[in-house]
Amino acid sequence: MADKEALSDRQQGILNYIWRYTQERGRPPTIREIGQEVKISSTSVVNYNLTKLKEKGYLARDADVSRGLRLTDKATQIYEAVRNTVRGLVRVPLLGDIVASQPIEVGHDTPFSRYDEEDAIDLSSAMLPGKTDDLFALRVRGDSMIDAMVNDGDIVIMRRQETARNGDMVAVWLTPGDTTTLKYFHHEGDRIRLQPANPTMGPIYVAPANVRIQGKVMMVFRQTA
Amino acid sequence: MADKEALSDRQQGILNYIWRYTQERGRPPTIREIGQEVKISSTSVVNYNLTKLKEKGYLARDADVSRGLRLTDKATQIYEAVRNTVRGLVRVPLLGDIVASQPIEVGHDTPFSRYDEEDAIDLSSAMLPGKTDDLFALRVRGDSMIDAMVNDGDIVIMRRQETARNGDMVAVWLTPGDTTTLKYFHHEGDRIRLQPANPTMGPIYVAPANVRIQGKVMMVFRQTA
DNA sequence: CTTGACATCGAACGCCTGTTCGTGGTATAC
DNA sequence: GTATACCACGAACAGGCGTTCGATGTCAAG
Repeated sequence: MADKEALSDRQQGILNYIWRYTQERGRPPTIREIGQEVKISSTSVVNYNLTKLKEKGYLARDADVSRGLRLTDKATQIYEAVRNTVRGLVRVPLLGDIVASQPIEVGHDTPFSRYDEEDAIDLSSAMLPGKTDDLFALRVRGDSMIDAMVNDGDIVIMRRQETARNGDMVAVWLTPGDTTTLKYFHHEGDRIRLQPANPTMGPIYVAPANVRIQGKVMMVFRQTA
Repeated sequence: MADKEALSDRQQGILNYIWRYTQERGRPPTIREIGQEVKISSTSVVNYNLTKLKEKGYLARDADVSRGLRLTDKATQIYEAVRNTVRGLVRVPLLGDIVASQPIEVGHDTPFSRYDEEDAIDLSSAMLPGKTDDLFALRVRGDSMIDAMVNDGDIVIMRRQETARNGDMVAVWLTPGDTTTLKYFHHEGDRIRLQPANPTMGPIYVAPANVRIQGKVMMVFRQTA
């Protein structure tokens, strides 16, 4: 409220409209179009509020030019976050390494703090079905994942979850041997079959109590150069 | 030349200008601004060419509206590729499958025709060092690449080249057996050592005359969901 | 040569659109 | 009360801007 750059409802509405209109039509609205949207009959009032928005740093204006409006970077950033989720890049945080002899330790981060991470991987969201905000990436260390066709240095994109459906490739923590592996998950009666991705290797069978699912593998990739 | 949707120099210039102007200013140009840019004194000529561009599917127009221009998706894709190279995504064309019993056949495409491809993969350019315009992607079919830790359905990002340095992972065409495989390349004296990525498997040795390098593997990735 | 499709020009018309100006209502401060 | 921001209104002006129309030039087909 005491914020020097706080926006009135009207100004907020105007800013939202400019953003939506520009997204949908590829050009900014006219003053009269804005007025119609936010129920202002007078163009001068719209102009007045646009000037305010400019003073507050949300808007850039080109004088004497039709549709001479542009959101500043400051304003754009507020909207961009949403836009990227809808269509574009997803930033997946690279949270650490998979070590075969330890469970995967990843804390829940707030949506904001995630982007403070130095290491992250940008993926096209088209590659990743479903929600993208519970994804994380891990780098594989050692060659203990060969049964999953994954090797040292590979990066695994995972979705945080503790249950799995048959056929999912999951990261599982096997309590008996204290090891983490990537396997295809199949619940068969009173036991769980873990099938390697490598078709030349056979499955292993474990009791449900000895399996803790860490996440579902969405993607694996490897950079060789 | 006989292409029904070929563009004259003027039309190409107009389209470029609309793209640049829109990028820089956040709004489309007016007819008169276009005319000034491409040296057309008459607004009607600009209008005439805009209509042509619309007919050819590059432009959408809103009648009786100032700056009522918009590039269609078709046109946008052409420019997006460039833009993404500068900052962000790279569109890598997915040209086909790797079949172990055939050499990789990929023709050189013009920069234009590449983007007509339906299948393409968007990658963050930060992942890929060096030039990105000679990259292509192939989908692996069958499980004949297990020695390279690559399996059916995986996608391989490659750089088109016919030579390799020691340590590069390359796609090689072995003439004796008429097979294509992915291996680490090592030139050792008068023979070539091809080392599988899978550390549990041993190398094979071949004479240089029997090896034809198809490209360098830049990245391998796998979607499991 | 004639025809017709295509490309270009200049000018005029008229709505579109930003700007300006005079006016007035509502608070808070003195 | 009065002063002073702040917010809002409507009208009028002027230049911005898309549209239309008649006229001209080119070039290949008939």
